[in-house]
Amino acid sequence: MKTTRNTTAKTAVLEIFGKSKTALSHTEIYKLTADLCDRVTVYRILDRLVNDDIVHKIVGLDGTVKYAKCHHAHPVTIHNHAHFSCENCLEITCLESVKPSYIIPHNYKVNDINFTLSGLCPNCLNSNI
Amino acid sequence: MKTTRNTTAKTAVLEIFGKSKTALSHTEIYKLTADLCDRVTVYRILDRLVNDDIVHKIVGLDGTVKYAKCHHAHPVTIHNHAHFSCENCLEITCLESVKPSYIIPHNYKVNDINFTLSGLCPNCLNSNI
DNA sequence: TGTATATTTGCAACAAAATTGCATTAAGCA
DNA sequence: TGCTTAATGCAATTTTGTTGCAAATATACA
Ligand SMILES: [Mn+2]
Ligand SMILES: [Mn+2]
Ligand SMILES: [Zn+2]
Ligand SMILES: [Zn+2]
Repeated sequence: MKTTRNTTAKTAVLEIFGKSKTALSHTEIYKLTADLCDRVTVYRILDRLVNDDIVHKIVGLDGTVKYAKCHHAHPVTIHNHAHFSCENCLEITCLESVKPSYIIPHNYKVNDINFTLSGLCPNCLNSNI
Repeated sequence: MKTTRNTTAKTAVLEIFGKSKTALSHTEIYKLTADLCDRVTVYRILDRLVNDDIVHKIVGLDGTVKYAKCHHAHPVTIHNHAHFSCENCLEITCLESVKPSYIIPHNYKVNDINFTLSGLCPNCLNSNI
């Protein structure tokens, strides 16, 4: 297998993930790197991190793609926890404790799950009364 | 409320949905209309159909947006059934009978959900052995 | 059946997001 | 320290979706 290298840009991106409590889009991450590297490089770093299962990709109800660092015990292939996408503040957060249960016909083979809930997050729910 | 009109383009799009067993992207639909109308018109027709709850929007694991005609009893606000996204043939299908159950912390207000499973569909599972 | 009117459309321009090719740089290992 | 190959920068391109406005047309109604 191809080895993946620890570059300055990759380290910076990982540090950004470490500091963020919510999932981040490519554009948000790129802005936070503050011209450390090219836009394209950020795309490629994210691809690698997803491939290496260090980061997972989350798709909001509107199709917006965000990324978050995995917090679970490491080699996990299936990220079967829920994500919450707030309609008001637009933040996406992992709800690692929320796992959907479901029954699927036997003739399907499931490799991955995307379970995203949208609505109002606790913050926005409070301040919007 | 504003009434929505039955135009030739809209009728054509609905017919396309009627014939398709899987969810379709804007581009796929546009190609199937065979130059009956403009690209922008297809976008606007889809918007209207989604608004009128005749069609629902599905976001695949990779962020690709597709549309499918609703088969449930009509006025439903929350499309809480699962969708299956095949990694091989890239088709997305509604699994209307599959509904996830989950427990979410009380301080969240859920308005909509997206539950997409990905892997191999029955067709690809069979032919790939 | 004609007419008014609000909806829908085409077109062109724009904007954002993502991808590709290729020459150059630099990480990691012997 | 030098070699190999992964990673990067940059420019060009593609894909996807949006907007404004004038022209077309579906529908209600006289
Ligand atoms: Mn997560
Ligand atoms: Mn469906
Ligand atoms: Zn919020
Ligand atoms: Zn398939």
